[in-house]
Amino acid sequence: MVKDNFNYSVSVDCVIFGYDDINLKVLLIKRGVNPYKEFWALPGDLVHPKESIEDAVDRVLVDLTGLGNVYTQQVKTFGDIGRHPLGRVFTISHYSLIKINQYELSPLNKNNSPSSFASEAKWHDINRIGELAFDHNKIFASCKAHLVQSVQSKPVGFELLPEKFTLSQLQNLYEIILEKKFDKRNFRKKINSMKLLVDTGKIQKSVSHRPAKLFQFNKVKYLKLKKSGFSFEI
Amino acid sequence: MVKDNFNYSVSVDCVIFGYDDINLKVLLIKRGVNPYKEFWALPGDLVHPKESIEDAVDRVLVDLTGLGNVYTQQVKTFGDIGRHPLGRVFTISHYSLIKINQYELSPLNKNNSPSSFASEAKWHDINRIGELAFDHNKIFASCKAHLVQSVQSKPVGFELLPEKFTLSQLQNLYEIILEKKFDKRNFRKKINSMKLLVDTGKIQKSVSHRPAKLFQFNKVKYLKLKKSGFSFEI
DNA sequence: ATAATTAGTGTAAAATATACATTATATTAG
DNA sequence: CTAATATAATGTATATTTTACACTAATTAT
Repeated sequence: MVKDNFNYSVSVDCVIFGYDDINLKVLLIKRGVNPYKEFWALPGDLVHPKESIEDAVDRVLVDLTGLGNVYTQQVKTFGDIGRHPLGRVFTISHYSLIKINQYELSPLNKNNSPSSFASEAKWHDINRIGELAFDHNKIFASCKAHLVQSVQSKPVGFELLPEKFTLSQLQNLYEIILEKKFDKRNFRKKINSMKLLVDTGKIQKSVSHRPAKLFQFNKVKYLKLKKSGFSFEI
Repeated sequence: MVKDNFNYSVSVDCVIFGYDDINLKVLLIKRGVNPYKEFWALPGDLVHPKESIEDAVDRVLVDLTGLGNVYTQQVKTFGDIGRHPLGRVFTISHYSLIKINQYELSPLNKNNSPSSFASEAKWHDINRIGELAFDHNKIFASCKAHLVQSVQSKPVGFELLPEKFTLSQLQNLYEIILEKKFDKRNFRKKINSMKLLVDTGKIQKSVSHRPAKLFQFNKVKYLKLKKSGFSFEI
């Protein structure tokens, strides 16, 4: 292997999902530079020489959202020959799940950071994203499909909810992601049978109807159960 | 993005699974060159400049096994800083499933081909692989875990069986991959209820016991059913 | 006080999963 | 050619899980 073989570039791209109690959203940036200036795109950046893939993803997330400790999952690597006009750039796609109310649209960083490509960042309804830069529509579709699979076999949905949430919020989240309706009593029966939620003793405030109980996901208990063969299924 | 950003190399690595009616095997090569000379390793090669990721995988498979049209699935990309001694090499891992009786140990190609790294290629029992080159143990574990998930939700197990197979072969394959036993009648009931196998009318030859019927997987029917919402589950 | 809105709850029926043992058919050995 | 050996093929009863379905409770707004 000679020096000639080191001609490629590698980036990470992030499909950052959020949930606003009504719809599933994805955080996109509007590119302020060429190529694809003015196109909406997935946030991402080149992997730096002294940085792992995971570190690059974390950097993109912190830079754009200010959030650390975000649930992230590598999905698929895209490397078609013509996908980037400036050369052979492979991109390792990921999805991240964030609690949308923790996210605050922070002023975009302009210097030498992932957001430096961006003139704007905005949540988009996942069913209303138009033509994106590069092959980002394909990447988005791939990550969305991966999320749909994951929420059914891993308790990752909770990453999209506030720490304390109601059972109706949880049900609505699943209905939105899986694009199907659940029966309220049966849904609760199933959730309840897993015994992974703890009743916080608190209730919703300032809603103009009967307030719902607030629950919390018991991650420690889940990890123990998983070790002894339990599998989360919705 | 300046020329300076094009300093990386990208390879594909393949975990090639085969099934010999008794155990699950993986095809490894013994490296004939440094680094990791004499170590067993996953077959793989750099992605060439004018080649897609998928084409690179196909090239590795054809070169090593002579087989085209092999079921292949991208799994995960590994790119830790120190994973390759000669520079920053990202590797996109895949697993492939082959019908082991179609594979014939062909003489290893020596010139400018994926097998040119190899002095030997051999099937290894998946529970008896030692220390592999690079981070290949980690890659293998990742692909094995992916396979275990996949066989339970997609009819990929058939890729490991001869075109015509017995129900006992199928059951044994699942028992080996999932490391658990199934009840014969219940297993057959489940398989039968999916109506995806066709009785070929043929039976096993030259076995010293009652010969079993030979079945075939009806892929066309599966694809139709899948479109209308059916999901394969074992 | 009443209307509006969402929360919370149980049961019966249907479907699915599980546990389990005997007969059938081929080859091989004596 | 008879018996021994080995695996193939098959059904039923029970337990478990999933499904379908409707009313009462608690809060706010008018």
